[in-house]
Amino acid sequence: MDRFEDIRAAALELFTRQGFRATTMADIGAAVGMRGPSLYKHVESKQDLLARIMTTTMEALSAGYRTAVASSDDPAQRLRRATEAHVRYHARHRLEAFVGNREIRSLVDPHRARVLALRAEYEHGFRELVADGVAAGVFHVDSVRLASYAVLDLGMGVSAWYREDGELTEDAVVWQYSTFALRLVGHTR
Amino acid sequence: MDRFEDIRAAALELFTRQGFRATTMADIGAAVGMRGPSLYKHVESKQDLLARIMTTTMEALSAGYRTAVASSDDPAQRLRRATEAHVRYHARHRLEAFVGNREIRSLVDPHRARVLALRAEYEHGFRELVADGVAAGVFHVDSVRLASYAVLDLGMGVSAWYREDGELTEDAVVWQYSTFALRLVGHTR
DNA sequence: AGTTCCGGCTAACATCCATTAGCCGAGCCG
DNA sequence: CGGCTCGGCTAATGGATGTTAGCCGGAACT
Repeated sequence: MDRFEDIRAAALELFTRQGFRATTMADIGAAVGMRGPSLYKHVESKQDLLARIMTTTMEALSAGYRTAVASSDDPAQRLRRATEAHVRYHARHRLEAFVGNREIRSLVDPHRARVLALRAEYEHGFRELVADGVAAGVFHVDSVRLASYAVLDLGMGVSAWYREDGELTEDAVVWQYSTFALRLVGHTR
Repeated sequence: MDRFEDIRAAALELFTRQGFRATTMADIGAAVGMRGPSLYKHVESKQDLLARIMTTTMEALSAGYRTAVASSDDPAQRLRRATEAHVRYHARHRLEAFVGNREIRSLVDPHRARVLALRAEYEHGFRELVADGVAAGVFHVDSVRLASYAVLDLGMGVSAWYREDGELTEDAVVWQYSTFALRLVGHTR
């Protein structure tokens, strides 16, 4: 019915498997049963397709972060919740997250700057969470920046190898990874 | 003097910044002061340039792993040493490591299969290290596979953000990240 | 029934790119 | 000195690709 959504999904799948530049409009068309040029009846451009994927992804991550942080005042609890949201998104929307991390270079400048800004803000949020825990004396790390990078990197990894039909459920991955995050920052309960 | 090495280095830099497909032979040529076609006096093909980068990278990582593992019998010590080697390589050779992780899709099939095999073996090694620690009762994780992925993912992150002229020295990053790895697997000393 | 418009299609355009062919100056070898 | 080889260059090749233009069948509305 909704041709646009079909196209977006097909493009996402192909961008993930082959990369943005290696995916042709003809490929995307074939995946939804039409020729390349016909796509332009539904879509503005290949670049626009990528831009939509990347901005909605970053906005979804940011929204998840805000909800997680608002749910508690305890630093450890907040970091766990934020990491859960982070990892859950990377598992549930692994294609979006994968492309979002990998194809910033392919994004052209109005959108690119916007996505980079969103991402910087997102990273900053995690750094603050770690810093709060250190200030409260419940986390112990040498470098706050390093630790927050490490936590974020865990999520990126998930989007690379997670499979819905794998042996581990989404909840299991989310739980273990958020445990990893707390261990990593030296949380003492 | 050694034109080939200059070209390799320039290609590596460009592959990192723009991606393999977005980098043209003319770009690489310009970076070493010649036109695109002239490169073929020194290099077999663009694909070959990538293949050399990726295979030498995987072989260097594997060699580092073997040395690290041979250095001790204690599971915790072995995991720390292996992670140190892993992270150190990703910091010291961040361009190689970055391209190595990101451009497998651009590698064509004789080399691609080879690199994937090397990588699978490498991952398997880390899984074993974690499994040994669990068996010895010094590590505590729900899923060995998940924990070893997490440790490996930490390294990949390093190659994305590490800068030689940053505020953190290579040794500092290596030390903290290997500490993260041990905390992550629930090492009880 | 006639008309409109949606959503396909093919053809054409304008690039861009890896690679090959063939030329040529300069330094080295005999 | 004369030729050979090295390593550059330009031109050409062969193909791919994003996008635009314009056609056309059929469904839907009046």
